[in-house]
Amino acid sequence: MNSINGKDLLAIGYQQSKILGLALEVIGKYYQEAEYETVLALMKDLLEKPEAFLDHEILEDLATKMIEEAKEIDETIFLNNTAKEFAVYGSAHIAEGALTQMRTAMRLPVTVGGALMPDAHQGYGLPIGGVLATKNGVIPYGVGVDIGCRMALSIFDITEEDFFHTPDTYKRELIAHTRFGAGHGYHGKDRTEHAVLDRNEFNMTPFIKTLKDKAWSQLGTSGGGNHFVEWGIIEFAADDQPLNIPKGKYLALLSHSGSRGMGATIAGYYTRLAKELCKLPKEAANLAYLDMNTQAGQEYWLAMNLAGDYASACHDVIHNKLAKAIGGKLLAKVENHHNFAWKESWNGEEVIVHRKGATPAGKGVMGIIPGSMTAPGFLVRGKGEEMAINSASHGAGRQMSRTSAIQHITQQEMQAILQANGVTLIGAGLDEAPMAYKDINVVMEAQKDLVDIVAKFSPKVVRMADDGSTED
DNA sequence: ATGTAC
Repeated sequence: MNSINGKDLLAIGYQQSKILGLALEVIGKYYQEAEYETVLALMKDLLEKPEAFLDHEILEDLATKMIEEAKEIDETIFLNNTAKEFAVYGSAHIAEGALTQMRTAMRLPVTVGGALMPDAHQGYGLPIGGVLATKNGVIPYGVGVDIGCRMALSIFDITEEDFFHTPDTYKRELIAHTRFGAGHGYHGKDRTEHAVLDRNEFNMTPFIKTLKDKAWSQLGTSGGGNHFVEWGIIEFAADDQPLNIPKGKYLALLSHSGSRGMGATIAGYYTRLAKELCKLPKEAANLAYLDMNTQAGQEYWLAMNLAGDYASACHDVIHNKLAKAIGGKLLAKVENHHNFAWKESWNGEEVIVHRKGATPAGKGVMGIIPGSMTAPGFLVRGKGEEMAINSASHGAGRQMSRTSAIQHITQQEMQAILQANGVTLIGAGLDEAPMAYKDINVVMEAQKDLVDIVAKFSPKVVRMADDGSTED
């Protein structure tokens, strides 16, 4: 009667895995009466050459599982044991979850650098507010679901006085020319034409082709969540030469939205493909990447860029409609995306820089960092800080989860803060209340080495998606 | 963030 146990199997080379348990089970069931040495030799043969046991009446099943497991292990891409160093800005206000996620990202074999912005919080795969530079690999979840999500700012030659003279006109036009809510689009003659719809990439693959019609329908819409379109007053404390805008206050239109259903579908499709092609250990599974030298990597890159240009077109449509409606002369327009991947030079090498909720802030690059529906947003100019991989935050960042905000903030508090700041709000739930966000001034202070403030934008008429915006 | 369904 043999007495083979787990230790014996480990000693002849078995690994601590489900195979070990199955092997012991088989031994107990079929080889209870056999000689210890004979069984051990048999198990050793099986381990060395499972393919020779595929017709074995007892060990067939175990042999099959061993071959499967070997293949899984063979395909697994291992993380480096130590995480590369990364700069953290405003660490006092960043939760541990975001740091943990960033450390995992810094262990990927393709990672060359990273940084965490002061509005960082836990996300899916790479944290929101995370910047990751890789070599030849693009991570769909390093870009995020809302590919190409961006800010767009139009500054008009309309004075603060002009605006306050007829605020209701601006409110009416904002309602007339924007559309919010998940799934919502324009239909029939309400659809807008745009050159982005004629892009060749829409014919690239059968999959991409299926996205075109909905993309057309949703062109010029804003979606839900933290997206908004708002009128506000922008104040330049000094003349700005590059923008050619004299010191003073102007009416401005600020919008925040992305690539709608199209980008979300692309993100889902290529994340799934990346996970099939790039098997990472469980803690890094959502950081699956596509090799830029493969068909899949190239396809994602083109689809991501198409989604980015589509997001830009959405802002274009909104700004064009509203500019026409109010009849003001455009003094300047600034736009930046903050969920995207770029080919950039960093630390002397060509890398893929993923910014997932981070504003590009290369030297002289203009960007917009919003505060909240009542707190100011800032027009900024990047300082090109290498440690931050030429990036800055994409907003104030949440300090309360959506659920917590809905539970703890009252309608009265919301009304009071809107009134105190002279803000008219259309739509939005308590989850977007100003108190749910960090203090933007603290966030700006934490990134003063990353960007210079060019102008301050104060929201006045804000539109967001209604609570429960999935209804028609 | 999206808008459908491991």
